Amino acid sequence: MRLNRRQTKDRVRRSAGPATSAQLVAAAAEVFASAGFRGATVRDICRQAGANVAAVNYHFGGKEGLYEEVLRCGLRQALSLFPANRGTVGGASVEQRLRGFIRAFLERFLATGPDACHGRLLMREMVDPTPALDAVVAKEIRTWMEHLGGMVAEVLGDGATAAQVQLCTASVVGQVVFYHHCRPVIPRAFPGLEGVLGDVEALADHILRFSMAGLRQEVPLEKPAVEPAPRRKTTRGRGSRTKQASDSESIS
Amino acid sequence: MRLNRRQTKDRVRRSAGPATSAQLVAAAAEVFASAGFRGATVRDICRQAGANVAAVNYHFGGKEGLYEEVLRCGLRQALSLFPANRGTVGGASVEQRLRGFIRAFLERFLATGPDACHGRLLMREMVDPTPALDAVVAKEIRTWMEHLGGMVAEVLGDGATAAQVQLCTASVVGQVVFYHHCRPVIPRAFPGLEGVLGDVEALADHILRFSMAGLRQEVPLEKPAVEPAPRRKTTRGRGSRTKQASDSESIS
DNA sequence: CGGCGATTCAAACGCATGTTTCAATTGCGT
DNA sequence: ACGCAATTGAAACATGCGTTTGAATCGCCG
Repeated sequence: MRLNRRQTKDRVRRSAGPATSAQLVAAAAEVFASAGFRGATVRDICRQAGANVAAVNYHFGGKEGLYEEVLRCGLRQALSLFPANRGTVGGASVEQRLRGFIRAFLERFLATGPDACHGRLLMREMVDPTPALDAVVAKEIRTWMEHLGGMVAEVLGDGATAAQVQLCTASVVGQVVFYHHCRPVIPRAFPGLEGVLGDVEALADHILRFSMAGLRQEVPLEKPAVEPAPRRKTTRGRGSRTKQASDSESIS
Repeated sequence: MRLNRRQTKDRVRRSAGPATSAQLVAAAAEVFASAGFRGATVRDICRQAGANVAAVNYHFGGKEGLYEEVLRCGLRQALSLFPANRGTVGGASVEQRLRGFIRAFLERFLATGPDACHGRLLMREMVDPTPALDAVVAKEIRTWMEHLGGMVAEVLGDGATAAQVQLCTASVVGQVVFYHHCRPVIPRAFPGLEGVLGDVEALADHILRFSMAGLRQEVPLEKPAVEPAPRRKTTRGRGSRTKQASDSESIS
């Protein structure tokens, strides 16, 4: 059987199709992302992969094993699609880096096509976790959040308490993940937002503006801690989207 | 059978226990709120209600019927627990009313005990809807959001476009629902927030401050549209929580 | 070519679930 | 006390699920 990987030299693929195991992972990514771990059925995955139901147990030891493989594999891809320096190049301002982060975060699950699967799976793990959360995904989420928390702390300055930083980080994250977790209610309660769902730039712009104001308000008195930062009408005119330097990373 | 309600005069309850149908609804509220509609099992509900498995089909025609009854019943209760004028009394400022709204919104699902069931069910319907969303709950959510949207528009002033209002409304809602939808990741990525989870007042204060700054930033130039609103250090000193007038409603 | 491990396949298994069945019980009206 | 509809109860049913099984197939390697 196949449960001990690499026990043979993993000979070159049988000519015909690509490895069924790879097709299983690909199909599973989409099905899991759409229906969630519990909602997805291995029969559905196998149908979509053109494989036999027994295949998932043969190759991955079960539904859960396949799921973890999908997560691991998606993580690898996401690391190249949305690289670690997802902010911008070197000496960008906090605001620029923050915008890059928000944009990449949004793209992770709003992107069309299979690239968004991993992001959507992460989002799903946030809402109702599976055993794979702590096994595979928690570390990634924590890293992600610490990155954001660092930027938030930078804006807040040294006077901010840890609790303040986390509250503000949560406020930013909340605004972003809203567009995944509340997607079903957007057509029903926010019909005006259906259009922007495809416009990640506009979304990122709004969340950045809204958040920067929220963050700056938090610092005790004067001195915004970094950059003199004119009160309003900062570097970027309202609404005139500026894709500036944040294009060092792209999505597929 | 019982499917045509009221076909008899609904005689007074059999002396002993309260109507099993009522106990079913109560138990189901908690089980559904904890496990979701799909995750909950009627066997589990019936065990917790001390009833026979057949009872739910007899009284409600099935799991889905019971679920809808739980939603309807919870809606009635929530209307009295978190009344329509959930902001404050008459002529409160937008900021005060907004704070009241945020606080009530948070309490709806963060409250301890059975009072939070309905709120948690609403939150769950947002993330993955059941057929009951459009049948029962969508209208309630829409009303809720329109109420918030009105306040947001009030802060933004007449110059704001509908899209702007909805983006900002989404930003506020996102911050609030974060504390439900992302609850599982809070211990893992926001350990500093575990404490505040019980302190709805502190949460509401932060979200209000953060959001007011975000909203004010959105208005084109000068004139915050309502109230002269001093730039910083407004009516409420940072951190000194002021429960002010927003106590006209309470949560059991 | 023949053997042999890796892989695929259809079928079936075991289990949990929502639902149904039908007999037993209950409590009220007469 | 009786009758009768409402309700309860234990058991069975039907379905969909993840998984297992064992035979059939494939493709390399000696």
